[in-house]
Amino acid sequence: MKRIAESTVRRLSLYLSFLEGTEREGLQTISSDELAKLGGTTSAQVRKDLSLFGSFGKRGLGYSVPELSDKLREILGLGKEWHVCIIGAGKIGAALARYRGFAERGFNVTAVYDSDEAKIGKRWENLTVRPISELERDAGKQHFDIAVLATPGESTAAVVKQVVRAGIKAILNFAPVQLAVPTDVTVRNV
Amino acid sequence: MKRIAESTVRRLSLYLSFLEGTEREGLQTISSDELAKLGGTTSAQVRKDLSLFGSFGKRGLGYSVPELSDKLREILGLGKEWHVCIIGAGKIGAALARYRGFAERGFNVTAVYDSDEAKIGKRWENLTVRPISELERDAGKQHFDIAVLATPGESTAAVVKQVVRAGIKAILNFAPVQLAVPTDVTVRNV
DNA sequence: GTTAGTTTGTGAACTTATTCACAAGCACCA
DNA sequence: TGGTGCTTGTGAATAAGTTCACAAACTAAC
Repeated sequence: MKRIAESTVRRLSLYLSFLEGTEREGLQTISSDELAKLGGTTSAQVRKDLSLFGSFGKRGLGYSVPELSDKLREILGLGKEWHVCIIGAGKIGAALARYRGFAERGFNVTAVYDSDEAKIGKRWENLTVRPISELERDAGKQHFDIAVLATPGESTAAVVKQVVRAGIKAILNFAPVQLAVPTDVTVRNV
Repeated sequence: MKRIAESTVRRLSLYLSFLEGTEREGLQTISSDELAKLGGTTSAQVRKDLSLFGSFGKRGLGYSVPELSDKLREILGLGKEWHVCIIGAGKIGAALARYRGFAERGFNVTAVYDSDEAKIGKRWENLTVRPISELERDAGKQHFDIAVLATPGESTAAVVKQVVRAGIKAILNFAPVQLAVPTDVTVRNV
């Protein structure tokens, strides 16, 4: 499957929010042109964006609102449950673990790691902070879809190596440094 | 002056934050390559971005950190004071008026407007909510660089007309609708 | 069933953004 | 002064993203 541009993804999630509004109004179908007007783009753009993933519309009629919503949620990975580990039990890590919006979008934090002896063993909500040295072993037992890096800049490079070795393929990076990873690992900086 | 891409602006402000870090470390010069590594891009990209605004570097040597920082701040419009009015004295408007980061970046909120009789006349920090009908007249007396729209979706279209008529050339739009404006007015949706 | 009126899906054209590649400028040294 | 090693600035080449334009598919009306 080919790479999808970030701008496309942004638009798709915009379309989804419009569809949810349309759905509430009880409309059953919507045309690419209506969707384009709502999103401040063109109908050709809308159709191109959607056509990257398949043909969801009916010619002469438009798109079925509930059907397209479902497709978009699937494409955007909403509705799916993700297993996430947070690495770095400092302030940012704590804030993320508490953040409700995270769980609402299907991101389940199932483990927290740190390298600092003082933090290891502490209880966090319903989790216990574990030593980062155990990450690789743990990942053999439970699958992590995403690792969230909430480490201070200096220690990040070492941490990334361990995350990669643990076979985790997606990293959400809150550290203020650029990460070097193999090409099969995806990084998103925030 | 030609149009600058949004992605370029994002990178420039990223460069600036790296330069500020470098400045704190006491380094005097930096090369496009070092800047690129920090920002996760390429040296050619860095040079191209900067060359859109002039030649700030010295061949064989790199860029002077303090000098380039200053140039970037100037390009990004930081350091300049902006006169801003908020339109819509509801929850979002109130949050924005209180938000400190706004003032820190040189955005001075100098007036608040609403169309709701119940809200007009209320005091807000050191401002009084004024009727939107007075916007055009007020704009003749004091200059507004930016209008921040924090109105509910339905009333936004009417408000935009008044903003345009008042001669305000930049709109920061928090309303969940697409704005139609003349080409000499810039809109940024958030 | 035929016609008129829509709207999709998609190659092709076009536009914008990024990367390449190299001459030109500068510092330093002998 | 001339040579060496770096690094910028920038046209040209490439890649990525957007818009155009139209055949094909569908509905509805007669």
